[in-house]
Amino acid sequence: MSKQAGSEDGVRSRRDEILAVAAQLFARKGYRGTSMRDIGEASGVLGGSLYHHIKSKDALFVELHNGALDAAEARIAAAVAAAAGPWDRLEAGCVALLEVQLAPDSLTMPMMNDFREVPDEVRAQLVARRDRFEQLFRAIVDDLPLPAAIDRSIYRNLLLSQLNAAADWFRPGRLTPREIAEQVARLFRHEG
Amino acid sequence: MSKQAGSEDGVRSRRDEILAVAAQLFARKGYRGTSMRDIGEASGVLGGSLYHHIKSKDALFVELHNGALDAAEARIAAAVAAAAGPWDRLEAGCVALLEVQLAPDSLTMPMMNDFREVPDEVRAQLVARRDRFEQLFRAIVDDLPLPAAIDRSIYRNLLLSQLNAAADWFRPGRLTPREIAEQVARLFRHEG
DNA sequence: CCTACCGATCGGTAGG
DNA sequence: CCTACCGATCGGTAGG
Repeated sequence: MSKQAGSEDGVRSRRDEILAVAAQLFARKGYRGTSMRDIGEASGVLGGSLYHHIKSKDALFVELHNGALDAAEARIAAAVAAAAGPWDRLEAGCVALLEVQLAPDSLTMPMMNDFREVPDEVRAQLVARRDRFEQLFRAIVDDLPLPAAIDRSIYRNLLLSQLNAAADWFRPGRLTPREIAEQVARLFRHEG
Repeated sequence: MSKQAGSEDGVRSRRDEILAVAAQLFARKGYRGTSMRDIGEASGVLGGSLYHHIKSKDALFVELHNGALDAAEARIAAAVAAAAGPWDRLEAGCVALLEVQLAPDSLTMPMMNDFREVPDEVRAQLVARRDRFEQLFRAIVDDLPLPAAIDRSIYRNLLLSQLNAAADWFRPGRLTPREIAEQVARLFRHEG
């Protein structure tokens, strides 16, 4: 039993190491900018050897992308559930999302931005997962007492693209992710 | 004279045709997703033949990117100059930018989003040109009578990423670019 | 996990 | 503008 468990743990952690390395490379250099040989080199292995652990580059990317969204979703849902009123839930959601996205070694959001770099079949899977993720914010926005002149669909798209784009201009050392999120929530606060 | 002019026009228009074709491909498929052979095929020519008209793929991309920003900048500056108050200038800038960016065959903005796909030396040139472009909005934002609690640097970054990301979720047939821009301007209107 | 390799594709060039 | 090719790199595989 200990032998089997040890062996399983060994295999699992090696695979997880490779996945973690791959996620960082994808997040930094994009799908097309990261070769299997790059991932191999960063894992101390030749590119071809990775195929003992994964099926294909595409499957690897999808697995990492969806796993990152699973984690982000769980954390955001918990933060939102802990908040009271509709505007507080909005702010809690913004803070949680930006803290996930702007964490020093964040893998989540950089991967959501290169849908165009990815093969068509892969893109379809990523879009489907992302759409499910965005339902979380749809629920928050639907509860907001917004002025009638504001289109909720546009509002939601603007909010999400806001939060997703922050990684492009964020620089550590100035405002914290929480402070930026509070600014976003303030900007999006328009009482009816 | 007519012979020389005719020859120059012929060379120029052929080159311009190729540039237009390349811009569309880059905008749709990104820098890495567009090969010189793709551009050749869409121009009715083999990939290698393009090098009679251009120096390199990198130089081609930079030329297209900067040309698109030149055009966008001129149009936006004119629209902004025609507006009266600070909030009207903000709205005019948003409308002009989104109308450029969301035009059916827009080339401008899709090219601003794949900085990560591009070689380092190219990226430096694109970033420099984009920074100059964004000064236009810095001037607009600096004139706004915003509440003291709002950070103008964050505000400007949020506004620009908003406008740049719209191309990702915009679908023709629903709201027009102008209507979306008006929603953005409304959302960003917070009087001090 | 490596050696050794595959077919495909890339940006670019020589020479006409 | 084409033919013909270069060296490099890609994702992936066979066989050990």
